[in-house]
Amino acid sequence: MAPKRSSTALNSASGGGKQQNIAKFFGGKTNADSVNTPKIGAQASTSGSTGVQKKTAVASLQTSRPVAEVASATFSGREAVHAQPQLKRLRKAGTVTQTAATDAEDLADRSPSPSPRQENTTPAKSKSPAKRKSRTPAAGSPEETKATSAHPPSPAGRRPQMATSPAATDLTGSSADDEGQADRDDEAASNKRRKKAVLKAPASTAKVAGVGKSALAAAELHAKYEAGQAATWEAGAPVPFAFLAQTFTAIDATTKRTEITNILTDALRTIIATTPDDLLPTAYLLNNRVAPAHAGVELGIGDAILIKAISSVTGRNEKSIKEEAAKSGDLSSIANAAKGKQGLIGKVTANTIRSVFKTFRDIAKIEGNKSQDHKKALISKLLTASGKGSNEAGYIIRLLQGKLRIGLQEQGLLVGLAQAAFLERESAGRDTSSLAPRLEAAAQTVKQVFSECPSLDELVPALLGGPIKDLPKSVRFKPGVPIKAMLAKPTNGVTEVLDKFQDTQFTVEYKYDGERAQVHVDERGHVTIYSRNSEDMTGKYPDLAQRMPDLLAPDVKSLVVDCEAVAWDPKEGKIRPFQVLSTRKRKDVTVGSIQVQVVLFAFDCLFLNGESLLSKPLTERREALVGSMTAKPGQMEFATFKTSHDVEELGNFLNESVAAGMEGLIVKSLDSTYEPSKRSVNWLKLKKDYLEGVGDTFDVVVIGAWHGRGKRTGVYGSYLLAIYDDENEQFQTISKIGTGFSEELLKTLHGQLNEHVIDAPRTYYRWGESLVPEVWFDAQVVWEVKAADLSISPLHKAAAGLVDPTKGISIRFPRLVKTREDKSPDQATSPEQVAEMYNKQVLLSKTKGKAADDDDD
DNA sequence: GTGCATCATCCAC
DNA sequence: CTCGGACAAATTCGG
DNA sequence: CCGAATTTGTCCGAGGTGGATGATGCAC
Repeated sequence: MAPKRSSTALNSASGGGKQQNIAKFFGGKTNADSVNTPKIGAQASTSGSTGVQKKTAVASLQTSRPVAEVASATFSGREAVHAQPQLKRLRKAGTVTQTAATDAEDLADRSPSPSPRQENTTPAKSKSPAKRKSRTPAAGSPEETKATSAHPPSPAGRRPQMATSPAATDLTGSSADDEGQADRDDEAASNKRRKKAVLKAPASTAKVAGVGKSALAAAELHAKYEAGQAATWEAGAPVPFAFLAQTFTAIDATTKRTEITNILTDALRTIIATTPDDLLPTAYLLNNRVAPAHAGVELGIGDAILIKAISSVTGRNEKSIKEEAAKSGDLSSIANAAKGKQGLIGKVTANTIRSVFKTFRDIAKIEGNKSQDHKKALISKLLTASGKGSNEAGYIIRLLQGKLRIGLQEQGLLVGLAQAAFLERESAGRDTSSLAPRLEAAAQTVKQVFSECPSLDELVPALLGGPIKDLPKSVRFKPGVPIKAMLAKPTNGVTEVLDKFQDTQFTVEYKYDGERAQVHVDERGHVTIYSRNSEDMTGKYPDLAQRMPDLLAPDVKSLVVDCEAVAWDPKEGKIRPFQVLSTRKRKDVTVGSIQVQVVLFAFDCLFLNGESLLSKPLTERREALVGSMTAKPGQMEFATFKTSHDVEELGNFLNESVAAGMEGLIVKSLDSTYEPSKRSVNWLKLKKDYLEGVGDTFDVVVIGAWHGRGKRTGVYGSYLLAIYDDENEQFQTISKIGTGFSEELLKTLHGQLNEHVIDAPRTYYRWGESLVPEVWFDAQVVWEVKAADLSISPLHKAAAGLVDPTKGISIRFPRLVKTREDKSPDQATSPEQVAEMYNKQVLLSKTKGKAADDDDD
C-alpha cells in the first residue's frame, strides 16, 4: 500500500497546518493524509490530539479569509497552539453571552443602547445611498414603512440613477453619507488579493428602486398590449389548457427574466380580461400546488405512477419508458412524443385549465386500497384529453411532477399576477415612464403580501377585487396562517460577516440543529405550529402545543414566535442531534406516546397581541419575545446569543457553538426588520464547514453514476463515491454526490469517467442494494469532497463493522471540493479514519447540550 | 385475511 | 440542505 | 459626466441523506 506522500499539495495553501496535525493524530498511519480535516475537536480539556486539532481549526476560523493568511497562521502547529489561550481569555471580555432564560432587562439594556448605535450610524459611509432611497409609495406602502422604520431614513438625493423613472426619485431627501473611508478599506483589502471587497450597508434592500432598463422597455410593451386579443375562447368560457401550454412553451424558449414575466403577464391579462374565474386555477397550476402549503393536501404522485400512466396511454411497456426517461432526462418528452402520433382520440373533450386543476384536486383526495390505480386512471384521462400541439401532455406530466422547469416559479408567478392585475384593472395610464416603477411597486406589494399570507385562495380574489395598494389591508398576517420564514444567507467566514455588517450593529445567535417551528397562538388560545415550508406540524408536536399556554406571560392574548425545535434528552438535560429528531413520529402523535422529546429555542417574535411586529427592528422584536414568554429549561428557552464586533471573539463563539452541538451561528443585523421568505443579508449563517480549509473533507473514489435530468441531460447528474479499505481491499460506498460541479466540469467529468466504464461492478465493491448506479466505473478517479456531518447509514457501507456491526457511515450535505489528479484510489480515505471522525462527533455530542461555556477557569 | 417486507412519496435538513 | 448559472440592477471604473 | 466593466441580489433548478407514512406485493 504505502500511499506515499500523495498530498504534498493536499490542501495546499489552506490546510497545510492541519495536515500535520492530522498526521500526528493518526500516529503516522500511512494514508493519514487523506482525511483532510476532522471535526473541530471537543472541549479543549481533553488535551491530546483532539486539542491540537481544535486549535488549528480555531486559528483558521478566525482568519478564514485570505488563503495565504490562513496558511501562515496555521502552518506550524505550534503557532496555532499558542493562539488558543488567548481565545479563551477573550471569551468573556466585554460581551454578554446570554444563555436562555434570563431576563428581559438584560436583553433590553444591551441591545439598542445609544452608544453602539451611533457608533454604527455615524461613521456610516453609507455606501449605498441609492439603496434605500425608496420609491414613492405608489402601491407599495407596507414595505415602505417597514424599510424606513428600520433605519433612520438616510436617503441620498443625488444619484437617482433610474433616470426616467421619476417616481423612483421622489422620496429622496438629504444625504447623510460622508466620504469614503470605505474606499480605503477596499483598497487595503484588495491589495491583499482579496477577491472582492466589502460594501453593502445595512438592510432595506432594493425594493425601492429596482427599475432598470429592461423594466422600462417592458413597460412600454405592456402599455400597448391589448389583453383580449389573444383569446381563442369566448369571454367567460373556460380557458383551454392549450393556452396555458402555449404560454409555457413560450416561456421555456427564453431564459431572460423580463421576457418570462412579460409572457406570463400577457397571458394572465388575457385570462383576467376574458375569464377571470380561471385565474385562481391558473395560479395554482403555476405554483405547483393544489392547495396552500399549510392545508396539507398533496398530490401523492411521483415518477412511478406517471410512468404507469404513460404506459397505459401509449401501450409502451414501463421498463422502456423508464430507461428512455433516464437517458433523455425528461419524462414529459415521452408523453409529448406519443401525443405527436395520436393527438386527440375520438370524442374526448379537450382539457381546460379548470378541468385539469379539478382533476389534480381529485387526485389529491384519493387514498386507500387501489388508490394508485385510481390515480393512474385520472392521469391517463388527462393525457388522452391533451391536444397534439403545444406539448400539452408533457406539461401535464411536469405539473404532476411538481417541476415545470421553464424558469418560472413562485416569485415569478407573483410578479406576473401583480402586473397583470395592475395593468388590467387599474393601469389607466399610458405614460410609460411612470408605469415601470408602478409595476415594480405592485410586484413588491404582492410578494410581500403573499409572504405574509401565503394563500392563493386569498390573494387571487383580492387581486381581482380591488387595487393592489389595498391588498395589505385585506390579505394579511394573522395567527393561524403561517408566514414565510426569513432565511439566512451563507457566508464563508468571520471576515465576510464583518465586511457585510461593517457599520451595522449586529448580534450573533446559536444555530440549533433541529427543525424550524413557527408557533402561533391565536386569541382563543389555540396553538398551531408550522414548519419552515409552512406545513402544519401541529399534529407532530402536540406536546409543544400543550405547553405553550403555560409559557405565556399573563397579558399575552395572541402571539407568533419563530423557533427551532430540537430533540431533547430529559434525563441528561441535553439537546440531541438532528438525526434523533427525525425519528419522531409525524402523524397523530399523542402526548403520552412521545418517544423523542423536544425543546423549543425561540429567537424571534413576529406577532403580539393583535399586532404584526414584522416591520419592527430586531431589537424590539427581541424585547417582545422575552417579554411575552417565560423560559423553562427543557421546554422553551431563548436562543443563546452574544453581541460583539471582534473578529477573534466571533471565531471563538463559533467554536463554542460547535462544541455545544450547534451547526454554527446566525449573525443578525439588530436594526433589521423581519423579511419573510427572503434570504436576506440581514441574517447571515456561519457554519464551520463553509469556511475554506475547515470542516470534514474526504478523498473518495468514483465508482458509479446516474444520468442527469433536465439541464443535466447528456452528462452524469450524480456520482457514487467510495472510500478504500486496504485491509480487505474493498471500495465501500459512502455517499452519492451531485453538487459542487460547474457545468463545464460536469461535461469534462462525463468524458473522463466514460473511459472507465465497466460492464459490472467489481467484486471488491460494497454498496447498498437499493443504490445501484446506472453506470459502473473502474475505481480510478479520486475527488475531494466536503461534508457537514457524518451519520450511520442504512444504505452506505463505509466503515461498516467499525462503528455499527452492520451499517456503514454516510455524510450529510456532500459536495465536491475538487478533483484530485494527484491521488490514486488506494490513497483514498480509509474506514478507520471515517470511523474516527464519526466517533469524535458522537463524543462531542455527549458533552454538549448545556452550558458550553463553563469550561474555562 | 394477516403480517411483514419493499416501494413510492413526502418532508425535514 | 448545497451549489452554480443567468439576469437585471447597482456600483465602480476609466476615458 | 457618461458609458463600459464589475459586483451584488434574486431567482431558478440541478443535486445530496435519512426517516415516517401509506400502498402494494408476497408468504403463510
